[in-house]
Amino acid sequence: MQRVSIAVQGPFNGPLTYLHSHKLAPGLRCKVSLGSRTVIGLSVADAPDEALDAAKLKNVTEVLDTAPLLSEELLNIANWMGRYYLHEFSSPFFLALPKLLRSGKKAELKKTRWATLTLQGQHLDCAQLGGAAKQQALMQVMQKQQSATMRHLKSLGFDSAVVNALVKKQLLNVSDEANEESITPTGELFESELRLTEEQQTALSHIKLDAYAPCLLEGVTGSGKTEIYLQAIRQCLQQGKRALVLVPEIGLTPQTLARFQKRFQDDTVALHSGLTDPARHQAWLKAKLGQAAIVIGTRSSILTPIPNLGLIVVDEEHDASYKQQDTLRYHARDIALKRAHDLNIPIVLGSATPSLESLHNASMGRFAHLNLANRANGSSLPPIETIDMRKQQHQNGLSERLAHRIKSHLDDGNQIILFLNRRGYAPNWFCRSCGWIADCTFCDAHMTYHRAQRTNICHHCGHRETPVHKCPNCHETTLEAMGTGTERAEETISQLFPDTTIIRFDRDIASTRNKLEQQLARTESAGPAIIIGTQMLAKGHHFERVTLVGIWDIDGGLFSADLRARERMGQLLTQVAGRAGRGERKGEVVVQTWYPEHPVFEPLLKHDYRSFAIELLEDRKRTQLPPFGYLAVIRCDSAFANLAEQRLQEMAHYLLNTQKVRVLGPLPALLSRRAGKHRYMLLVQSQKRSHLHEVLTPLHRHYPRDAKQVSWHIDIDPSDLA
DNA sequence: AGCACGCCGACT
DNA sequence: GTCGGCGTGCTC
Repeated sequence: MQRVSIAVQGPFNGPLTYLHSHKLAPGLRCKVSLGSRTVIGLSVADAPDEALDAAKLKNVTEVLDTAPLLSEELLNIANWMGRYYLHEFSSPFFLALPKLLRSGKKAELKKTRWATLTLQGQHLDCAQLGGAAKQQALMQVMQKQQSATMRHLKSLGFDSAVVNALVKKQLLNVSDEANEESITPTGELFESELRLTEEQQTALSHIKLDAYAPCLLEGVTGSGKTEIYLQAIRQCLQQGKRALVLVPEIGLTPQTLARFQKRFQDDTVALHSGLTDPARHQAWLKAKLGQAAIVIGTRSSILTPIPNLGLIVVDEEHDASYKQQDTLRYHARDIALKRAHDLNIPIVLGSATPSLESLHNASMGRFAHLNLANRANGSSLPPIETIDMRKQQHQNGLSERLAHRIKSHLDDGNQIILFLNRRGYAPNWFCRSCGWIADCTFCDAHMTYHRAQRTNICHHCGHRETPVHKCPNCHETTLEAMGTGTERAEETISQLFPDTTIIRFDRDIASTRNKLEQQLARTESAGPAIIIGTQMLAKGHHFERVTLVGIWDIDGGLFSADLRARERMGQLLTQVAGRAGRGERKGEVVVQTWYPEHPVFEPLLKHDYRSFAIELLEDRKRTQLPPFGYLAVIRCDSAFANLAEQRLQEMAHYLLNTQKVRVLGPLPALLSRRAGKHRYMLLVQSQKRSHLHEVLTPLHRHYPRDAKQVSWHIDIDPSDLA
């Protein structure tokens, strides 16, 4: 019997050791017993533990795969991820597998069902089918094509009932055909490429396809980054290699996907949260077996196995959705860089508003820096102006000036975007007599009033309450909604423009993927219209007819204590502003603010994101924050504030003794109580990345994970301090 | 993570 | 008497 190492889900720092008749190749799923149950594990390359008593080891119950599901390259990355992000050993391995494979389903592609004409069918005169119009139509198609896949027939509007009826009449045969052969990418195009501007041409020529070559493609909104990706991918496919494209969570809309499919058709496979489990299983297998030349997907797709991968693209690389915010807190862009490095292949990071990390990497010469300063269709970037709210009459935060602008753009037959990063009706339920504000029972936060549901909802824990109508503090009945969210903005706008189409985009409206698509379709088919929404609007949708972007409220980003609030605010402003005037007609952007003299506005109003970022980078340098130092945050929560704080205090002592890191805290988290738990954090900073891990790895192993009444976790390279 | 074991209160 | 509440601890 041989010892084998198996990764099993559980709080283990490494693989578990089992016995099997022979060594196992890494990457195979196995059934193994663990305690009283049988679980699915994955064989890994780690040397098995020889110190364990052989008599106490259990046998592998069953090996489920004949070929490894994950390549050595991916197994190495998964192994590295667990150590880097200080997480249990197995989770990155299982993150790489779709759910159905994790639960033991066979790693087999569905067979393709083919319908073929029988001899009898070939000679049939369709008129003999009499009144069965659907059957007649299908026979006409089949007599032309001889055979067709069921999927193809379905797309033509023939469901299986029609086919089955003809099978009964012995006119058609249906058979399954296994379909495991990989395709060789050719780069065949199904539409012609757009002509590149000189700028685009230069950028494209700098993307070298033969070695690790990270490049940051910084291009203003509408500058045609996607066309560069498409052409770089075509070149990659022509070399017989495959490509992986990462897009932000909400960015993977039908619009984006359609763009790739139109050019490369069936060579494209999409992986996103909207897929059903079986669909995801199939898509993953197609990628793994090399049947997809291009895999396009969201965060977790970075771990998709793709044979002969030759190029990685990370679109909107600054986007926050690339960082996972719970459990294994990895950053997909960073994993993408590592994967490209390990495979020695090029990687393109694209954005109109690159992250400070990437800009810094570019300025240090680690990334090539490619620039697109102009829009591809020659349209100019819209002028941006501020409206000083202190000097304006306003209704629920909508200034007279902005209202006039809206009217004039509507009169010209255009569409308008109003951006307001706050959903619900109003962010406060408040007493006009004494100033009392309704707070969440479980969080250190105000309740948001949702008028459609006549309910106060906490946006941090989901707690709902019926709004009180008598003040619990002063007993007056002077309670009302204060402030404006998208729901109230919609109401205000519909009163001012009663005959105009208003389309709202926020999490309450577009709760499902389908609804989001419906709203997008409505926008496309509408005439003059006002689109009101949250940051959802900033993400990659192309609104052809929008000429005015009004930013209702952005001041929150000016004063937040969060590490990245300023950076986010600048990115959001720039991205939203970029939605204006992308088509034929000229656009303009109007920003309402109570602080027009705030220094951040100066570069942003000139579309000078770069200067804005350089200023922030100087701040980061002064404070030794990323990317000028390495940061981890340890968060701790407990029903009892003192327990959480004490636990972090112990850790702070331990860390300070090592003299390798700077420690700040324990501090209450920005949201100091959430869902009934008090939350504290400890900031750990170091000059050397290795120092961070040298102290945090032992700390992570030393302290119990879910000790009595206290839970805690480490977040490496945190994206925010919330 | 899941599951068993164990040590306390409220039911037939 | 025992059913089941969930705190505690272990799984190769």
